[in-house]
Amino acid sequence: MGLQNTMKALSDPIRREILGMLKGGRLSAGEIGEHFPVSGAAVSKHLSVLKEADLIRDTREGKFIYYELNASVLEEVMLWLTGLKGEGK
Amino acid sequence: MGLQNTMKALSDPIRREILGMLKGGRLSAGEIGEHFPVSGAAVSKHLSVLKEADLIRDTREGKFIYYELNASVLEEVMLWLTGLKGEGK
DNA sequence: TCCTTATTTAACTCTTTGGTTAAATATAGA
DNA sequence: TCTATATTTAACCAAAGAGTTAAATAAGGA
Repeated sequence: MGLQNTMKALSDPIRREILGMLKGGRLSAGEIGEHFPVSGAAVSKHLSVLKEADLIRDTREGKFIYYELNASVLEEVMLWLTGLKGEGK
Repeated sequence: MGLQNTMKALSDPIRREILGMLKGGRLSAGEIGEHFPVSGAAVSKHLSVLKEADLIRDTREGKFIYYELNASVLEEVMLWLTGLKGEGK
């Protein structure tokens, strides 16, 4: 994956909000979709972008697919940011 | 400004690399442009996106325009990221 | 098996993005 | 003033993004 995938995934407000929602625990695709004024298909695509970036993981459970946050990937972003702020000039 | 502008600006690899270059001190548009295999016009547009997001500041000095990093804006991103990692569930 | 629900995938549209070249602007110097 | 240099802006183009609706897939239950 890498930083590029991560940053691209984080550049969309809906995707960032999805991550925020998942901070509170796992949610099904449907539960996530209810919070946004777009179609389920659109949300599904956002989820696949986040999954591609490994920012979320999914588990099928019967009829539902549950998504959960994988915050470990954010470490790389944090490192890049602190590198930019610190060790200045 | 806001997080959205910042994240959008950070989503492009050339723009991130420009910020990395500026970590070492101010550089003119031309000096920045030399490091990338794209036209000066393209670099100029990247610079204007970064400036729009207030991630860089510019100062004209004679024939040259110098750009410098404004890392303070990154604080908001850091906060958002730590919020996502910490205070979990 | 058939029907309903949950979710994704396909096909398509519209907008945004990142690049190009050419023209415009700003400044220094002969 | 004329010319050369530094940089941006304008006009354009192709590719990527994000949305839509409709069809496909997956699973549960009558």
